[in-house]
Amino acid sequence: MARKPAADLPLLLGNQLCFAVYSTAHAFNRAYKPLLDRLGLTYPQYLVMLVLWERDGVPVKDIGERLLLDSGTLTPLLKRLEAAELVKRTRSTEDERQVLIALTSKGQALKEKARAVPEGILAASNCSVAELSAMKNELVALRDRLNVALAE
Amino acid sequence: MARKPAADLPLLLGNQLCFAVYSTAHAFNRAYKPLLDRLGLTYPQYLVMLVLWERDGVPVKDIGERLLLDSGTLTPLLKRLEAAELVKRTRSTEDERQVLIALTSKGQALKEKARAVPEGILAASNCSVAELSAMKNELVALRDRLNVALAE
DNA sequence: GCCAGATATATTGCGCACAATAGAATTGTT
DNA sequence: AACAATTCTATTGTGCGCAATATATCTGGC
Repeated sequence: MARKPAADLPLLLGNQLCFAVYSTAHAFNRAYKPLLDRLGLTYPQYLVMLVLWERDGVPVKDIGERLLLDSGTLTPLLKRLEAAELVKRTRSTEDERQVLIALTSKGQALKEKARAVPEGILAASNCSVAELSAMKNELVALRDRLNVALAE
Repeated sequence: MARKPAADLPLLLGNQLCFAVYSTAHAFNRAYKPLLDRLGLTYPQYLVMLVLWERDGVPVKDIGERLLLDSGTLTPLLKRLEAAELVKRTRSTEDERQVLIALTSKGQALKEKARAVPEGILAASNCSVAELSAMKNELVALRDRLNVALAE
């Protein structure tokens, strides 16, 4: 008869935290999509705009460090944001290796429209702020442990 | 003077959990990479193989339902697995719309090498199984709530 | 001042993800 | 039996994400 060997347990999909993270990321992406479509942004573009709304005129590198993304991802993304007239890319005069990203007035203005996004997500998650906050802390701790292990 | 307006707070908090999920997914991907390179698999391919190691000879649709992926993602991925001689794709005789995915002997054999993967991840996460399991359950609950909200 | 190494961005290539669409097979209804 | 609606897979196009590589610029040691 076909048995279900105990040795297979760690290989079972349902046991894997990573798949839970992976599929939750996709679920978030789908939840954000209708909200972000109104802003004309994708989720990674929205993350970049969040960084810039806090402080702009920063080099690509700073954005990459905040979002854990490299230039292979950011360069074309920022060019698309520039094509959409949300940001301006100018090479720094102090250090010509750097490209500084500044918001246009259109990019600044989009911040107001973006205020509706978080509450839309909060509603879709159907969770309390406290629960979400606790989970965020656990995930960040896990993520940082993984990144430390990778750096070794 | 430059103040940090309280009105910006919701723009930060609701987004933070999502970014935590998003960046943890990337960290997992990077953690899996060296382990999966030895198997010649990417992480999504590994997920497909996990499904098939549980039960193979299944239609593409079933795999998509397990992994929450559609044919636009799976068709080319499965063709690459076929090119690597890990699976065989054959159109069902009972229902000619379906393409059934079966493991080759090479695909079956890879399961043994894959047993080392979960413990490698466990080590990198530096967490107890109990902690990981608890987090997995919270995430799955959140993911399912998001998906329910999306279906409405 | 010169050169080696480090730093910042850009480019190329591959593999997801997913929306939109298409096309073939099946099912349900009449 | 005919046909409209549904189901399943494949295709196309866009946008990440990252490894590998390239190029220009800067910095420190001499």
